[in-house]
Amino acid sequence: MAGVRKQQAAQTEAELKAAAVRVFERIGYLNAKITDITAEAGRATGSFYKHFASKEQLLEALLVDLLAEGDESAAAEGHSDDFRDRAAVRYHVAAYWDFYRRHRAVVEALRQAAIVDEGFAERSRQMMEPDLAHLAEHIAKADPAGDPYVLASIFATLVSGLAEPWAADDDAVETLTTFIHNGIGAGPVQDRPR
Amino acid sequence: MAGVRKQQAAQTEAELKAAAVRVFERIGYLNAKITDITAEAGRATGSFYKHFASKEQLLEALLVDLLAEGDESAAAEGHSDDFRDRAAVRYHVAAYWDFYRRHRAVVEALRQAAIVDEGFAERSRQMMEPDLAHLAEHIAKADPAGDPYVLASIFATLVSGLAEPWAADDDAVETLTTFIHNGIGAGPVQDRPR
DNA sequence: TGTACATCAGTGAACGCGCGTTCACTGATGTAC
DNA sequence: TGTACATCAGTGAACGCGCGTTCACTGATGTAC
Repeated sequence: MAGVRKQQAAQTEAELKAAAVRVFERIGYLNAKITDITAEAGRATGSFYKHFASKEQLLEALLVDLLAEGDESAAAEGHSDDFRDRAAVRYHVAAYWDFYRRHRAVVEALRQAAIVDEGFAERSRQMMEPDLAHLAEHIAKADPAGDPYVLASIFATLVSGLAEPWAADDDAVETLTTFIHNGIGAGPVQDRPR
Repeated sequence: MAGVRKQQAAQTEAELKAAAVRVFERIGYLNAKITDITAEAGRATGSFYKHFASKEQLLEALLVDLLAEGDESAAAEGHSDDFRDRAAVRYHVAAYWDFYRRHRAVVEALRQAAIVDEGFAERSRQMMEPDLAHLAEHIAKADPAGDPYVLASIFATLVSGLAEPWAADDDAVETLTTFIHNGIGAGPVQDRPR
């Protein structure tokens, strides 16, 4: 009566997604075969195609999930917005850092997919764009030593480039915050000859 | 009489390498098929295997060429070595920047190979290691705001991460130099009254 | 210097493996009456 | 509430494509005498 069938289907779909994430963590998106994912989920090969048209579509679905959560945490913002403030920088570094850590597998999967597939490269740029604009805004307020948008992409490069290898490093956020805060070379008020 | 045969073989091998680099530039290492490379070189498919056992071995050969040149330029060093000096930082940023620009295709190929093949990941780390140590040494002299080795890997992440997308940007070296110079947060003499 | 044979770079069609994708089948859930 | 039929998630063997790799062949270069 009550859509047991639908419920079960949704359940296996979720299990396939979760299994995929685990497989990506273990061997990476590009190395992952469909059968690796179904095996990890304890299902038959054919099962995969009842839920996703291809590995690309699966990743696409995971990205949609990711964005859904990303929007939530973005809404919860109420932070200082002037990057002259070390605290404001720290807040943003920590936010992105946590995001990357929690979603390492999917973010890394997107990065890998983007290398091989121009569609995902474009997708990746589009997903980054609002964040870069947001960061650039904050940076602009600090009267920085260079173009805010350019500095924002330095910020993004650093956090995304180091989140993966430094995942285990507890000081990472502090180190990065200090580096970026100094690096921006904020104008008068407090910094430089602090 | 005079090894015409050997010479011709060396010639085609060089042409295959050059063609491979062009193909990598165009579609990337992971997307490159053997036939793409031989077609680009204007040779038959089978020809490839007279010179390289596989695509991996070809990349390996390109890396050996790369290291050979890298050693030359490293030998030509006679630069200031204290990263308190903006000039010293700039010198190093420019050196790495040029290296990445000139060898974009091969460096990027290694990066791609490292994603899919743990052997190349290890190779990549080994190739980076001496540079990181070298940078860390310079940074240490500046009495920096953090662990020199960690700051060195920030340096490397920034230059290698941005060389690709910013290849066309003429201000890139200056922007990066400023950011890194500030970011390091050098000790007494001029910066931060630490 | 010439002849006969050996070697080897280069060729491209053919082979075969890995893996994505399909498909006929099963059994459980849903629907109609 | 029960029966008969329809639907659909799940299965896993089979199919077939893409592409790396091989191999028999060719013709030019090298060697022996």
